This record gives sequence, C-alpha cells and structure tokens, in this order.
Amino acid sequence: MSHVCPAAASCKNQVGGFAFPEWAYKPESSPGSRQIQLWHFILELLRKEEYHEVIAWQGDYGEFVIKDPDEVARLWGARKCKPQMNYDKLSRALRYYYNKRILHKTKGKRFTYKFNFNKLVLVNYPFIDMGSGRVPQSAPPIPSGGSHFRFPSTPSEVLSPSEDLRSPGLFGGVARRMARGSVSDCSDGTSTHSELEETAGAAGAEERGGPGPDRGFRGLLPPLPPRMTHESLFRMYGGPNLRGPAPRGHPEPPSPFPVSPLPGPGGLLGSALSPGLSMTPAPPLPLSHSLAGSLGASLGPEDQQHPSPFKFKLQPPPLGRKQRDGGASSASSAQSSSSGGLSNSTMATPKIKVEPISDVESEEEVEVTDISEEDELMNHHGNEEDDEDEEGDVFTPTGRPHLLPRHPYPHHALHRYIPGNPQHSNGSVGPPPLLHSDHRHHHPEEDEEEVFKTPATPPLSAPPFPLMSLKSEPGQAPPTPISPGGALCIPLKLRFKRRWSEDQKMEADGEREVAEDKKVRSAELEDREAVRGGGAGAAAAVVVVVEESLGVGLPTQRRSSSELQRATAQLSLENSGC
DNA sequence: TTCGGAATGT
DNA sequence: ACATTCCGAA
Repeated sequence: MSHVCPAAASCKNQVGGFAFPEWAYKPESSPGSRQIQLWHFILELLRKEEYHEVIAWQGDYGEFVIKDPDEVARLWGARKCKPQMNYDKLSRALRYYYNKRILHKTKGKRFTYKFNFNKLVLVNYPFIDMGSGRVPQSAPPIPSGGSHFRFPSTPSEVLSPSEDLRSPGLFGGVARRMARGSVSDCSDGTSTHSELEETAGAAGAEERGGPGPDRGFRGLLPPLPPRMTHESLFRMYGGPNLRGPAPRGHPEPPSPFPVSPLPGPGGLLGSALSPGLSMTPAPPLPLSHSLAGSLGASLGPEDQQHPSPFKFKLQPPPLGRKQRDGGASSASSAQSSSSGGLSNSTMATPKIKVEPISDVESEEEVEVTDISEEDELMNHHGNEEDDEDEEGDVFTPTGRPHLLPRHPYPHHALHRYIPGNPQHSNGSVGPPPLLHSDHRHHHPEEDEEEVFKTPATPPLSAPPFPLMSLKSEPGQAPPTPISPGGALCIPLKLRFKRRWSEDQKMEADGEREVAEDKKVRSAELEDREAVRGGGAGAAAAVVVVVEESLGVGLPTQRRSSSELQRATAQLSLENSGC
C-alpha cells in the first residue's frame, strides 16, 4: 500500500493482462523490507565506480571490501532514512545475511565480505561481475528498481502457484519493457540519499515517460552476451564493454548498459544465466512443458531480448533459527556459525513450518554448474579460502541441503533427477548423459555431487545458459530438443536439474518441510529425505534442463524465459512506476 | 573487529 | 521478512 499504483489494476495481479502471482509483487511491498534491501544496496554501490572508494570488489568472486565503513553506513542510512545508521548496525544487518547465505565474511580481512552467489540464485541474470579475478568493475546495471524486486523466496509461492503460472499465456503478453524504478526511496527526492539515486535517477529519468507500457528498460538489460565463458561468468555483458582485464586501473566508467549484443536469431541467448550461478527463472516450473509447447507456438515472433530485471533469489533456507521460545539453550552455538554443535537429533522437528520455503528454494534452484568453484580453483590463490569452500556447496543442488558444515557434504540427493525418470535414463534429455560423462567414475553418491559440479571444463564458449528448466514429468517427456542443431552449441555444459514436485513432495514428505532448523542437521535430514523421496515419492521428476536445447533448437524455452523476464520487468515497472 | 542474541520497529 | 538498535562476548 505504501505505493500507490496508478495502474492499480496492474499492480494487483495482472500485468498486461496476465496474472502475476502475488509474490511477484512482494518484494517491494513487503513490509519489513521496505524497499531496498541492504545487499541490493551494496550491490548497487559496488557497481558504481563513484563509490569505489568506499566499497569495491576485491579479489574473488563476490568478494568486496568496505573501504570506508562509515561512509557506507552513511549512504545506507541515507537511503533508508536512518541517520543514525553506523557501521556497527549495518554490519549487524550484514551478519544476518550470513544465515541467509547471501553473504559471508571473508575471514582475516577487515571489512571484507563476500557474496555467496553460489547460493544465490539469480533469477535473471547476474549482472554482477564480481571480478573473478579481475576487477570487477561495476556490474551491469542493476536496475535499481528491478533489483528490488526479487522474486520470492517463498517457495510455496513460487511453486505452488505453479498452475497459475503455468499458463502459457501468462507471460506472453507481458510487455517487454520494463523500467527500473529506482525510485521509491523514502525520501522521494528529498534530501539525502540521493547519490545513488542520482545516478540511477538520471537514467531513470530518461526512461520514464510515463507509466505507459513503453518505458522501457531499454538499457537495462542487455541480453546476454553471446557467449559467456566461465570467466565471464559474472559479467554479463559481454559486449564491448567488457572491460577486461585490467581492473581497476582506469577510470571506469560504469558501464552503462551495454546493450546489447544482440540476439541473433540463432544465437541469442536470451537471457543467460551465469554459468556458475544457479539461476532460476522465476517461474520455472510453470513453463515447463506446457510452456514449451504453447509458448513456442505462440511466441514466436521475434526474439527480442528481453531484458530482464535481474534479481537474485536466495536460495537456501532461511532457517529460522530464531526460536527464542524458551529454549535459550541455543546460545552456545553462537560463535561458530558454521557448525556448531548441533545436537541434532533432539530437536528433530523443531518446528514444522508449513512453509516450504526451503523446499521451494531448493527446488527452485536449479543447479547448475557452479562456476564459483571453478573460479576458485582457477584462481584460488589460496587465499580465501575456504570460506568459500565451504560454500562449495555451491553445488548443493538442492539447495540448502547442506549447510555449512565444513564437513564433507553429504551428498545430497541429487538423485532427484534420476529418480524415476525414464527420460533421464534415456538420456533423451541431454543433460543426463553429460552428467555422467563428467563424473566418470564416481560412486553413485558422489556422482551426485559431481554432477553438479561437472562443469569442470566447460567448453569455452559456453554458450547460452539455459534459463528455463524444462521439466519433464514422468509421464511426459518434454520434447526437448536436443538436437544440436548447428554447430552452435555442442557442448552441453550445464545441466539443470530441478525437482519440482513440491506438491508431491510435500505430500510425500510431510516432514521435510521442517527445515527450519538453523543448523545443518536439518539440511542433512532433508537431504536424506530428499533422496529417499527422490527415489520414491518423488515421483517428482526432476527436471533437467539442457542448455543446449536452448541455444540450439529450441528457442521456445528461451522465449518463455524471456517472457518471464519481461513479465517481471513489468512488474518492476509497475512497482517502480508507482 | 567480528559475532550473534534479544528486543523492537516497519 | 528485514532491518535497526543495543549490547555482551570472543
């Protein structure tokens, strides 16, 4: 309510005639987080060179250092209209992200944190280039507005509505344009905060022409670069802008939006995902087969790139650790965030929340190959270490499965995809096979992990990353394309696996939802269950997406994804516009 | 410096 | 949910 939307109608549920899930709007409207979230803000700052004196990317992927804590705090405070903000407070907020796995602290380095992109799922694309090695300059434009709008982390929302989403029509009409609505800050133009906005604003100003459908985000999102390599992982844009290598040396103009590479007809990748990141299309499921079919048919016309607002989605479970309910006992665990001791069993089911959040998340996430590791490997100067290693989880396909225990992760159930999908076995879909190939020799269990990791050696030009995951249900096999049509992309590098059957699962597992634990154990349990579930109940099939398909022959998927993006974009527009 | 609990606000 | 504020502990 805070924002009134002129186009109320659209604001509500429909955009362009399509109905959007409510959750799509949540982000902005969500009460707690009024508008921008701290991490979005950080990202914003990071992408602007103007602030590089106060905060900047530092070494590895996602790692950034707050050079001037006070200033950052000031900026944040300004943005939130909290003049009393200081680094101590800001850092507390940052610390909360640890549990959410949005961030990690880089140990040993002052004021240095690192985004766990691994765990984040970018819904659209990552624009961020965190410099994996190189300097990260500014990331692409994060649409301010857009960024806010993140998709739901609530699983249920996302998935559950699956049906709704499913309808092909959904996204179809959405307009392509979007806007970045950066605005909306508290001050509305008043004083302080503005710096950021200023910049943003400028851009925005141009765009804004009015609430019309046309405002676009033209610049916003670049379509993906034609090919992303791992290296380029984060940087989304390839284009001319990519600055290469030298990081910080020059002046760095923030890259405006690069605009485009265009999508060629054949190759465009619509929106790509970053390789390493797992991205999930917002509504992954929905598109599933139905989309393919329908969209394919319906959408066809051009492929424009749709810009999409990129957004991150968090993956893991938020764990609700907080239970203060009487327990109090938890205190002990405090420090060691990671593994504390968890007495696991006792609390076996701390609370059973119905929310499938975790589930969803897990499901949502599609895992892809993680780049991060690669990067790390490549780069790993040995520095940072582990912290990320832990993260290694990246793979965790399912998501949150293993929390941070530094231990070896239990192999989660990666099985998901295997479970009963004949297809899988058939390999009709591209991915599976690959998976194996990569693994080569792993034990089954390990395989699973491996699978996710597989990316070890991506083919260089990694082409497009698939946005959408197709899901094949057991009964139906999606017509996945597969055919490599041209020489385009032969290498399949990524494979997404998705398990969607939330519903089913939920039913099947009543418990898994439990997830709320903050600590690992839950994860483990879940994993196990998941595994089991995978085999059994899970009938849910897992979806595997093949990137190839995208690139190659089936534009449909891509498109569908694009549609999504557009839709999202619109949403953001709406929001912002309002 | 960093961490995280607790209470509180939005 | 997501902070903000306060604060004691490493």
